[in-house]
Amino acid sequence: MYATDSYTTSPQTRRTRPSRSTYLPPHLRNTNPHSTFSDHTPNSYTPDSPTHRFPPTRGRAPPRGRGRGRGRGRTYLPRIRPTFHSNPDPNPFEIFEKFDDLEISESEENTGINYDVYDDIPVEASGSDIPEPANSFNEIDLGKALNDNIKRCKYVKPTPVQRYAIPVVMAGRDLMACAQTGSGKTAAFCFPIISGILKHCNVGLGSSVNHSGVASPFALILSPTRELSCQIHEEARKFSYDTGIKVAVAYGGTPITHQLHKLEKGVDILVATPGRLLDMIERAKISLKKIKYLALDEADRMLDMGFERQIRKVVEQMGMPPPGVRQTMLFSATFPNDIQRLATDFLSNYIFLTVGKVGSSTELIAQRVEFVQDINKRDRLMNLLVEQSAKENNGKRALTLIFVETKRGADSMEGWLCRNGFQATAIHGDKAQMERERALRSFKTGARPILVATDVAARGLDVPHVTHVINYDLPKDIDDYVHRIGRTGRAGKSGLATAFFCDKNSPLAKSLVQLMQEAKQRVPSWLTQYAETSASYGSSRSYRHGGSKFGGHDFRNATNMGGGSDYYSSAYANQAAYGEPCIAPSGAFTSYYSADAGFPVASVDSYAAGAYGYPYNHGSLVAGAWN
DNA sequence: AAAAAAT
Repeated sequence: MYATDSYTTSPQTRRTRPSRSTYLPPHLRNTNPHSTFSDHTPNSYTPDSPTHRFPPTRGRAPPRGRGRGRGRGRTYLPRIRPTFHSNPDPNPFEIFEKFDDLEISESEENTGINYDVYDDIPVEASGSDIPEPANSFNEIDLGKALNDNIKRCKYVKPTPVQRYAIPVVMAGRDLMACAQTGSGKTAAFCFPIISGILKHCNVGLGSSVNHSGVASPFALILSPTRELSCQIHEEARKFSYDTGIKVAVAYGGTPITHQLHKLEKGVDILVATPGRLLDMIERAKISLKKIKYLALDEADRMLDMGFERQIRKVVEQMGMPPPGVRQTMLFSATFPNDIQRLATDFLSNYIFLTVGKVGSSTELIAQRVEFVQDINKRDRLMNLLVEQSAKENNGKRALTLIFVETKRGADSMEGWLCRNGFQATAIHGDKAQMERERALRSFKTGARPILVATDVAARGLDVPHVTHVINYDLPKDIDDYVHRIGRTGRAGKSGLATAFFCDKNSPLAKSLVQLMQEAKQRVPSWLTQYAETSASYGSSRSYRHGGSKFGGHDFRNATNMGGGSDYYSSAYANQAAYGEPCIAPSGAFTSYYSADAGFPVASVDSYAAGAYGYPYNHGSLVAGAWN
């Protein structure tokens, strides 16, 4: 099982990358002249002490300090208010309790997780010696402390990702998983990390911080955005409550001092965005030498956002134990080539997991499209919101998310709503991190149940209880639409999405109609007419016939595709079979599923041909339509 | 036009 858990991993078997004159902080230079890795590259992982090596068999849990919960923490500076947390060391479950209060809803479908929907979700696993999936948390030996927290979280049984992923990681294997936000993947990687740390690391004995004040966490979780890091941090804190495990978070946009202060108290699990993490490593505040678990969340988004170099730097050049020594989990909604390369470089003999999203989950979102001209939009919005608040009086507390096109539009909409007596707030990229978080928080807690947002909030954010998404301004790209409406109908709950369609949205008509038909939505006839008469823009999608239910394929299985050695060539084969022109700009083979909402957005072939090929033919026409 | 991330 731990066949690769060896320090004699040959450097030749791993891809060596020229590390071009990257700055190396003094504390990382020449860490170990006897390292099996080349000495002149910064990647000098040092197995400095056998205690950091984890036996394949379970050892006795080391004695650990009891978490003292909210009782301590008098040492922080009360005047520094961390951006994302109004309270530095609260009992993480207090947040939960607030949510319970918020949830006035009496209907069963709106409480907790709708497990019935999850049961329909198919999972495919490939790789060698796949560990058996678990049907219940009890089947998995996670330990009492963690089990207690799972109960506190009111998790009844594992979601499909969890059923498969947790045993894989518990068995010491690496994992590459295709799963969306809302599928329970945070718990899927947190549970085995926490359980593993409790079993194998000396938590609570100051092991995660050394004498010189350098924090050496056992687990690192990387995520693309600050808000996401923050979410994961909060979850991880709930899961590790009263275990003695210390969880910390590092992200930018906020003063580094508070985060550093926290680190000095020791960190077992660090959640971070790449930039701030590198900053801290270079300041010699964090060492990655003891990393046993590495989790990369939403890897495709990180690459989309141009983080590849930074991620590679963190993983390959900062002294982190190599694949096979550490355990790595890679989560991504899609599997384009760059992600596959990442998997090849970061993982060792991994299990490939793909978690399908069946059509029914998209059907949970009722999509409505109304024809509203720009000048009438505010009136119509007002009507919708009034209707909505009438419903709230019947006992349902509903959160409404309104998407607009511009940051300025978001601000003016917020002001207008507030002047008209609605409790609204706004979020967009021009707001300071603090304001963004404050807005999000007041929205989440229901203090301001209306959030006006730009696309900053379209992807990845998991705000529970959003019952209505209004596309006040429709996006130009159907993928963005899919992401936006995916903010509702989360965790298997139903949701409503209303869109205001006007003349200038006509290029979107065709793909919108297709999407709605796919999701078994009633399409208004005027919209169908638009779709037939107007030129389609961007990803005019044609769905895969009988489409794959899954979000990706294990490209290691594709080696027998006519001489091709990877997924890339099989994609071409696919495309040729459909008789599509073979246009293949880099990165075209991206998604079977959109990154988050779980819709089958495009097959590899149609995406390449439709989204990237044809539009060039009528680019001027599109431009003309917009101006 | 907008968005994300280290200062």
